[in-house]
Amino acid sequence: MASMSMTAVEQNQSESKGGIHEAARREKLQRLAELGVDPWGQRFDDHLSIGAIRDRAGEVRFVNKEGAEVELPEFTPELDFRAWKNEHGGGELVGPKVRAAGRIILSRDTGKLIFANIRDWTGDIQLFIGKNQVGERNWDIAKCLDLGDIIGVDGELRRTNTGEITIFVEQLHFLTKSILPPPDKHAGLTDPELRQRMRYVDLAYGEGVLERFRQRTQIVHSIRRTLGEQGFVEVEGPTLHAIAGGAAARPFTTHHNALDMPLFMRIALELHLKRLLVGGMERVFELGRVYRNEGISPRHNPEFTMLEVYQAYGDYRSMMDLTEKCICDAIQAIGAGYEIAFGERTVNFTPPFERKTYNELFQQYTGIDPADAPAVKALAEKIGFETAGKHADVIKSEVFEEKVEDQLEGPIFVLDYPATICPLTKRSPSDPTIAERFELFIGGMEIANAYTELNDPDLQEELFRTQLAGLAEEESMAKMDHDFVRALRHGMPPAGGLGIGIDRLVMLLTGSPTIREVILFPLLREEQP
RNA sequence: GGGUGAGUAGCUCAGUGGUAGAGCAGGUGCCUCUUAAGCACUUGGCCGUGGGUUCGAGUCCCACCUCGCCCA
Repeated sequence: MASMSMTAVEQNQSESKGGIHEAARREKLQRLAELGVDPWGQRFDDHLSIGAIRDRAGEVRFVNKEGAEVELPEFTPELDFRAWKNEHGGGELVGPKVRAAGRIILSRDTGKLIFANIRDWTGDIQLFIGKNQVGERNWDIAKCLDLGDIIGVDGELRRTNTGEITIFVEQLHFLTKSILPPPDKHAGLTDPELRQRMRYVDLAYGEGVLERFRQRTQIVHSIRRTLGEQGFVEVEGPTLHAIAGGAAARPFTTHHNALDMPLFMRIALELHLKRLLVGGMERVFELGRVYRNEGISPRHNPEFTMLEVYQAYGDYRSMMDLTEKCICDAIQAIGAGYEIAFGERTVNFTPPFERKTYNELFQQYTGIDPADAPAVKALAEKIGFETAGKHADVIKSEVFEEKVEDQLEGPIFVLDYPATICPLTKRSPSDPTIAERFELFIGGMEIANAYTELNDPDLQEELFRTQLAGLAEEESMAKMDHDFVRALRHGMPPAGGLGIGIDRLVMLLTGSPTIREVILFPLLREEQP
């Protein structure tokens, strides 16, 4: 609707942006109108997807002049198909009649014959538009075609002399004019800013972009299906929170006018899902957007998609099996193998994923006994960390992040964290210094995080208070969630809880190096006028 | 936030202080089996913005804007 409020000056500026290219296209728009063709098209029924049409290539037959069918040769660059036809008694290819629709992405005009390639979201296919074959009117329309235009065609599916599967067009249906020129036909858009700002262009012309986002959808769908099969129900919690809890992150603030109430965009799904456990939803999950008012990086977008799952009567180990199943099913859903390239490394997702304790890994990667506090402290100081006044486990955790996490090619479940750095997690019954928690690392990234959930309301309240007391002034917007504690007092069953960063998982499974490659519209600074 | 690189035609990019360039796209002409089609001619520019140095700046200096990468 913004265009409707444009001033005349702005209108002129936006028109001049396209320059001569836009002018040339508008001229063709005019010519189409003069031909009585609506350049904005109408409903176009009963076409097959280009992928489905390509699947019918096997129906193309060669019939020689005696009317006998001859088996086609294999088309190779060396084959002279014209000569082959003569050797086999002359004749013609015949194929099924097909109807297709798509965007013109390439075109080769050889005078009275145009080869064009159209694309839909299942693939590309070549069109053969011959002046003598399509008739005058279709030819007039064809002369108004530009790269980027969207057309429908009826024709016969055959092969050209070079073997390229091709629709030999009989009827041309003009569906939509593209007034702005497409990006470079080979390179596409390369400037990351332009690709994100004009994602429509990136999707339409970028190699593999559409496919990557379809894979994202397939992954998300697969996760929902896997969880559904295990008896989990999906819910939709509030995204506007009076208290932004469930994680340590800065929230976005907003305001409700009628209630005159400050509100926060949610930073996590946890506290409402646990309330549902109290209410008897024994297996519950939410897969949705959370918002964190923090920096932007190749691995961070201010709004991102989280999965959180809670299972009554389970613990963190139940969540480990579930995580593995969700990921392996998702890999199958996108038709990938268990070995997936990510950057310069290859990740092998063949289950079962490795499982090691925090302390084992610490020992393995630092060569130091994690229980030997002075040695851990010495190593931390050697790395350059400030250690004064810090708890031994905090120092250990810093060393772990520095020396171990990046090394974890994974997939690997890191389990049993020091209890002191996971205050909101249940202790191990056999060892109170251990928190029942795992994190899943893949390709050096933290992908999933799970706990045996704390359900002691008094302990929870105390920990909330401790946590709030430790917060800096600027984060004083954090508040005690009394209602959540009240919910726990009504009794939350022992449970396992799991969080998976969906964007990061999609990055891994699609081999995308940045989060922006898997988010359709990542947050960008406002465009300069 | 710090460091660092980039920003030149619609797109992809050259241009190392002396007339603003190429390929693709666009326009005109030729071409009915091309596929990065080809050939000929041709249109198209606030060189991110603002200051400065200089006889002269796309180029050197400063600031700012936007994006990328590394770090926090």
